[in-house]
Amino acid sequence: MNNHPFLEYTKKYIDLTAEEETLLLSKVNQRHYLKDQYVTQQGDVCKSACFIISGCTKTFYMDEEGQKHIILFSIEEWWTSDLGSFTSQTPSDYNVQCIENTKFIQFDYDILEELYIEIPKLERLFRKIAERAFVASQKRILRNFSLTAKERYLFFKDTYPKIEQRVPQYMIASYLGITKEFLSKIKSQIIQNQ
Amino acid sequence: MNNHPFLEYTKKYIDLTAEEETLLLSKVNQRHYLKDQYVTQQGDVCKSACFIISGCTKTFYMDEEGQKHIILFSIEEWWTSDLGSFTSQTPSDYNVQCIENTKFIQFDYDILEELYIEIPKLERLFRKIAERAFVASQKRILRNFSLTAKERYLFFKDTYPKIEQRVPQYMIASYLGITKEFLSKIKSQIIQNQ
DNA sequence: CGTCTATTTGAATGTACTCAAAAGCGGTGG
DNA sequence: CCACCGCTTTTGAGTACATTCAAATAGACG
Repeated sequence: MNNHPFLEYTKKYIDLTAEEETLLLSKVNQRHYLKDQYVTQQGDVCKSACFIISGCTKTFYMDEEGQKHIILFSIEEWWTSDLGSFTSQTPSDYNVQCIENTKFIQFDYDILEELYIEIPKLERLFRKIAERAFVASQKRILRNFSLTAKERYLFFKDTYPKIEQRVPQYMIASYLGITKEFLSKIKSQIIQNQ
Repeated sequence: MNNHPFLEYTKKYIDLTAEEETLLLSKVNQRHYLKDQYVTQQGDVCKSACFIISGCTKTFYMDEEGQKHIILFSIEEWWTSDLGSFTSQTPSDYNVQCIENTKFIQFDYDILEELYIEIPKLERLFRKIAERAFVASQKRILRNFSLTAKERYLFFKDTYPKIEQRVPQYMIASYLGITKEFLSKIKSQIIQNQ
């Protein structure tokens, strides 16, 4: 049996039987989005959670002045979607848009609720995923407070080298919470000091 | 049967039978800490998750320069502890210290793991708690990027009036990611503009 | 080669920080 | 009851980090 990337991923957290794996895969559908396509739009209820098989997305918020703030990049083996909107089935605060052609599997809300009943272990899986996501998010808050823009950029570069290479610089600036001009200055400063 | 605050809290997420409630309460212990006492220290493995019955704590990180960064205040009906350290049983990045005399119930790691088996519904409870915490954390990241210090302070005041009244101003400044001097200037500015 | 978008550079500005000192405030003891 | 102590908050001057706006340069693509 050829291993599905999502099943590989679940093995880090829980053990599923072959029957459970089959049931799980039978209930999700695979989708293909092109570069620049929107997966979710601000104001819509997010009806599905998406696990990325290949590609890259950004999750961003557009404020009253029309400024975009990227809060998350997602690549292979990661999730995308506005979890808040998805879990509460209320309108989303964020947009999710593909930065590359992106292939993912989709868990529809109602189907996932069914799956929680059919395979209770999934509660554990998603508990662990949410716990890890929360921990990572808290650490990011801390970095935003305790590090300068330059240090945050270097951290990002070190920690997510794959993302840094695949995403335009002005989006990275947005993710770091600085302007594209300032990130450019930081980079030239780093080059000079070596 | 007199209702325990924690059981009231669980009702928002799951339904427990009377037997499950009794079992649950039999496995947790109640603790009482005094003002300024530490619940967790940076470097220690966080062996228990604490649900606050009454009182108030701060979770903070001490950086290399000895600067404290408060990442979380916890009051009644909230959790305290370094979730990352607790779930992975690795040394903690944070300190948790009481701001007031604080009463809470403690879930020891091993006992909670047992409880997950005895009461599988708890997986669901803690999944939902973690999901909510993650969503709130993401929103805070967004506010830190899109709002000025003054706007963040006003948001904090509006959203957590109880905390604002109970916690010294210099700690609020730390939570907001600004200096105590600057928060003082913000406050005098707000008073003048009205 | 021209066009569109992304990146770089520079000058002026603003937001928030550092350091130092003063003022306010609650508790304790003479 | 007042004086003093320690701790928190306020105020002010000088500074640093990051932004805005404008213009120049570089890269990607048809």
